[in-house]
Amino acid sequence: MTSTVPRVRFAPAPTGYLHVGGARSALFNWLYARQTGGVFILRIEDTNPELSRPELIEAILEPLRWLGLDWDEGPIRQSERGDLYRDAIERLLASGSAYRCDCTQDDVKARAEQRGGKPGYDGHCRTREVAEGEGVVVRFGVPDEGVTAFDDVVRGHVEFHNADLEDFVIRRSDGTPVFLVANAVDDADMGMTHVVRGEDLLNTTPKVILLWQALGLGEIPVYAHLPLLVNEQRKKLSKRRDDVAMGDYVERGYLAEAMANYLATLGWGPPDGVEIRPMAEILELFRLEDVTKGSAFFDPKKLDHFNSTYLRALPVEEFVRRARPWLEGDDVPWASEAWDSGMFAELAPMVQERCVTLADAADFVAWLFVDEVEMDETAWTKAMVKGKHVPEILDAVIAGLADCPWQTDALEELVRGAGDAVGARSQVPVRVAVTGSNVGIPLFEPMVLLGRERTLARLRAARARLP
RNA sequence: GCCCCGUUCGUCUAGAGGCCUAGGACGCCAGAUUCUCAAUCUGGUAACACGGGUUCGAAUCCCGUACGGGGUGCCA
Repeated sequence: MTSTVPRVRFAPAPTGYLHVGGARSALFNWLYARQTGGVFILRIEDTNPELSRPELIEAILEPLRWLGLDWDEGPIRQSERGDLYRDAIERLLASGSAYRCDCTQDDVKARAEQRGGKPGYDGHCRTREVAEGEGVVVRFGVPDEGVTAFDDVVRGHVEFHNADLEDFVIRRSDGTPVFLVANAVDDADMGMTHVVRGEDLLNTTPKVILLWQALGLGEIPVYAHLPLLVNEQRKKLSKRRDDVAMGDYVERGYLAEAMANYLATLGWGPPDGVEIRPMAEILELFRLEDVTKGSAFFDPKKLDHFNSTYLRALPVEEFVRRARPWLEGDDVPWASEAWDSGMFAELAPMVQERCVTLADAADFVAWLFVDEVEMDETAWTKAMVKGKHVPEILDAVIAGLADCPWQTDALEELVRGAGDAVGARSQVPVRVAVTGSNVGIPLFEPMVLLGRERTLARLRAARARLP
């Protein structure tokens, strides 16, 4: 009888950046650990020296921290525990559960083709007593008969016929163990009580269990295979073709709490239907056994909705603080000395209400800080070319602006009056002339901040383009 | 091919045999509001894959079919 405290782990391979699917797995593990008073362990599955890139470990840890998924133990690197796995393999060899094989991959393939029917290894070396040497691997001898089964928290009872499993490699020809061995050994050694991971690993589970049993590691952990996160084509998210790197979402101005909240609704739903809520509540409501079975589409539009909702709920000072990296960084369209944080703070409430991501903030205020506005030509055509009485409106506004009180109310009254005089809408043409766009934050408050001279200059420039 | 898993509105989900005329959310559409755009409010659109059972009664249980996905590596 070991500890009764639940122990779970997130065990990524450092072969790429953390993507949304991995983050969701980490989140569900974390939720389970935190709600049960359990232990959340981070383990790096870098058993393959050729593919793993140590420099990527930080690229996995960083977004996990960002999401607030703190771990209690680790990161434990499997590459540093090679002795344990080598020892396990020796024991399997000694007990006859595993054997050496010197077949090349071409041999295996050729025999399979000759046999016809099913591909895979045929157990050719089971009784050949192959000696250690160059190009020799170790394979696990899967029993010819019987069933390997387990009860999955989300999928129920799952069975695999041993006859369908081939004698899989457990030690590569370079002497390194494959993850299946490391998995069994570490899950036992670290006392994992639950293994919560993506469904793409479901098929590897019987192999790990077989190793587990052959090694006499005791009771197997409880497995829970999460539904896959898929793209619009319903295919497993792929780092190559899908927009899934967690770090990209950070850079694009998504809030960690919005992302974590959204991820929690993929493969699970709160019983009362309230999706957007603090993680503390999700922690109370989440049940591993309520996880859904079907794969879930990672919907960027719904993420946007979560994000803008979280963004609007922020106290305005907090919004300003968190938007800062996107406003005072190197990518802004204005000269850094033109930036006026006080001015932004004044306009922040109206910006905040319109942002989907933090990165959007810059677009709403850029026209206040650039020397010359970048004209949206579509907006120009729509408002200025196709608009009615635009020249008259601009002339009237330019004339009136010269000496009107420089205040929000007065500006609004003047612009409206110019439109009323000719029976047309005047706000949009003025907006396009001054901001370069037909959409944006309310016009008159920022116009006050822009100043009389710059406002007039832009209006005159626009007027000059018209007949 | 073989093995495994899955299937409720376009999407994410609620639903544990009668509470379902199948609920919510995103999206979409329409209206209200409005200095534009958003936001907000109101309304609308839209689903139990199919076929057999079991049962007085099935989205819920069983079987089959179809479709989708995952795996089938000396990747994890």
